[in-house]
Amino acid sequence: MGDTIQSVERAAAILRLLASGPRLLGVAELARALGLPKGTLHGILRTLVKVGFVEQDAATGKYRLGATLLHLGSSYLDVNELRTRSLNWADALAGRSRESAWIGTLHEGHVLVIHHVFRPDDSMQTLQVGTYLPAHASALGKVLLAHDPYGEAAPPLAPHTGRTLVDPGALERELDQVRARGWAAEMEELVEGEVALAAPIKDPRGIVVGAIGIRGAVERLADGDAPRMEFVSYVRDAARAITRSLAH
Amino acid sequence: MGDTIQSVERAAAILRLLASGPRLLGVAELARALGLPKGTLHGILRTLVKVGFVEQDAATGKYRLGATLLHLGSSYLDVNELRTRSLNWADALAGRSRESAWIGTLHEGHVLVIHHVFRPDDSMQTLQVGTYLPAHASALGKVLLAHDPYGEAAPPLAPHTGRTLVDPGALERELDQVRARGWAAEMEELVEGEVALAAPIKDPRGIVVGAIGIRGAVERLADGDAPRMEFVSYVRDAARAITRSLAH
DNA sequence: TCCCGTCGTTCGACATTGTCGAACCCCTAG
DNA sequence: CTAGGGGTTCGACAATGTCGAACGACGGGA
Repeated sequence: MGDTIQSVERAAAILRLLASGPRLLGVAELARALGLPKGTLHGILRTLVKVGFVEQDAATGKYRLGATLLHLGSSYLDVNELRTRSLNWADALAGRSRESAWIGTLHEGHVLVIHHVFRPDDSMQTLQVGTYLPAHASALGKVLLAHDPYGEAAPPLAPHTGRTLVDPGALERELDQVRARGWAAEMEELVEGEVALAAPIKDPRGIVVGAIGIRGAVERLADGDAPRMEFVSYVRDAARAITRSLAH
Repeated sequence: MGDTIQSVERAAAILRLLASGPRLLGVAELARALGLPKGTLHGILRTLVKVGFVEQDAATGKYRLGATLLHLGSSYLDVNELRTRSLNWADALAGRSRESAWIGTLHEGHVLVIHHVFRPDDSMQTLQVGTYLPAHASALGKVLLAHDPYGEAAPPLAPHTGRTLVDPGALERELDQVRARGWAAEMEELVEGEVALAAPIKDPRGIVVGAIGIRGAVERLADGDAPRMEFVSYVRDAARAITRSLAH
């Protein structure tokens, strides 16, 4: 035995592939992507189907993710201490700012959204919990990158709007600023017309374990090129409150 | 090889145990629960940690679910065709009824919530997507049980309120009624003061693949002991609309 | 302070376990 | 009707994961 169980790793790789797009994948397709024989993959898939992690389309025989994963994912939310501790503060932040509130953590180079409160009095928003935001093009991401202990080799800085920071040097200078002043802003760098603010949440040892912020229309959150400072304080207040409550 | 990969199955069992409660579990604890040697479990856990499905607590060395699962779970939502097709209708149903709207499927004897729209103009609700409702004590569950092809051996009928149906015979009669009239009601059988209504969603072959419904305060949704029929039509309209749209 | 029990972890021999590729059947397209 | 691709099955092989004992660290009780 090396030091890691091959079949389990392969099963995980299959799940990740299935999750990478809404398309159903067939045995042959997966075999090509992973460079494994079809028979091998079939065995793993059969097992994954049995435990409910994968479902097989009755019509085409192709495979997709299974419902059990949805349940496991929502169980993760219960386990995540940062999230459970932050629920009330995120609600309060959304209430004070009257904007949508977000909590995220760094995960595999992206920002994983672990909580999301809709903007008050505004329906028709889709919940983003469990989705990724680009780290370099979101306020949450800037906060997390700025305090990331590993420097987390940045993936290619994909442009999302004309204002997205795509130059590594420019991003680095921005992160310096974030570290210096303790909060981050993202001015229409992810979606035209949207602005986001965020501040770091720290554990008792001072390590940044997450970020909380808000996102909303540029005309409400910004004044010219700069964010409105009242919203910055809302966000920083919330971050400080959560940091304090994490100190047991 | 039997017909299923042992290590993958064991990995899944570990994940399910970790998901069964918010408590962190140690190697020894898992070994006892699964009746396996500690060393074996450690190998699987190490692999699960590597792929991000499990995280190890730095302080205690115990294990909990990992963030990757949250992302996989939310990917499932994108893949689920029933859900993506129903999003707009659920929004519309919540809007017309001014109550929270729910969509669920039967999964391992429970109702798995795959979509949930908050009640309009009412914040401070927590999202229930990915959680289970008891099948025998919810309107969604009654609809799904009534049309379940396998008869799905009912787990023990746990009481939630004084009005929960705990007698298998009574439940069976209720299901007969649901089948006959095409919709289900749940009158304070899960939570005191709350009433729910639901109707079946069918695929092109006529098989029930899910249910949609609403849930709200008894004083709004019911009139004495009976549900208000206007809400019943809202729900049935939505269910029919989705059924129709599933016919491509 | 010491000791004991428990925890997570490591290790190496063993044989169980999963791997692999060819062959199979079914379906669709041409 | 054929050809090609899909998902699936099968059995021999050896690579693979399993197992239990032993290790070091931690922590609570006396």
